[in-house]
Amino acid sequence: MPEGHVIHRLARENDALFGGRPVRVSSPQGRFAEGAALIDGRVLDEAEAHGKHLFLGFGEHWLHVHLGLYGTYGFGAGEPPEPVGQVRLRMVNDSGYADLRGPTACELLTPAEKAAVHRRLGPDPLRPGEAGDEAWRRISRSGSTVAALLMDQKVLAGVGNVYRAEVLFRLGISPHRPGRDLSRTEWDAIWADLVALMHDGVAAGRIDTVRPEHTPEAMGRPPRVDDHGGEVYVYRRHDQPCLVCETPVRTEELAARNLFWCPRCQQR
DNA sequence: AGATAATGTACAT
DNA sequence: TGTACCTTATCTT
Repeated sequence: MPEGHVIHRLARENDALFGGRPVRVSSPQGRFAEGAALIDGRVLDEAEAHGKHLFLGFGEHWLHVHLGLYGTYGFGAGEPPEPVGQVRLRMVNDSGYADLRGPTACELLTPAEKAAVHRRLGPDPLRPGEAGDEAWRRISRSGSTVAALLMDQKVLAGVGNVYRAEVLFRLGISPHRPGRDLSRTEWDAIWADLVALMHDGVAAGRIDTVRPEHTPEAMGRPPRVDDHGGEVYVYRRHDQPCLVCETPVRTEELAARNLFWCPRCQQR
């Protein structure tokens, strides 16, 4: 479930398990064999996330991982088992192991190449000290919809389809509003809500966006389970009643992704 | 067992 | 705008 919060957790987990110690690196599947050999036995100096990109520093080599849509990381304690399925990258030390499957990117970068990745990414609500001003500059000048802009990693790094749908619902903003029609106040509210929601997501390891007053219990409705691990207002709830106003949640394809929103609650 | 969809990106057209 | 990537969970048969 890779939106930005997952990648920041992965940086933390990699650092906790492997940081400051030599690590054995291999590619059981073989597709990353050459890169793995270059960092095998070296010390993991640093683990860092920017948006959905993970960077693991081994001296002058930076291991760059992007999970894409299907990539998964699996951690375990103790001896690693025989690799199951296509394990692109395996890292092992005396404490445990990590297996990476199905990533879009698993490659070694030079410091200059790493800097180039950072340069093409917008501010990340989860990176300490980052502000939304740079994103606002682009949004306030753009005729694209706010829904498209929130998912554009050049504008803002780390937001995916779930956070996009949920933050717009929470602020009552129509996903179809052009960016240039947003007020600075509205943008500041979006940024602040993303900072809060995504930090919660890092802590919890899932995306929960429903305010206490809107839970099914608080609304006097039967309990509900979302099928993707978190409690949300509109993401993948199309045709189901809105948790607030009971209008059916709508969906539409926008730039090859599903957009979800409540036509009654999101008219601003 | 087979089909389908998915929280993402890059490239071709 | 389409499609390739490449994996898994959740349907449908």
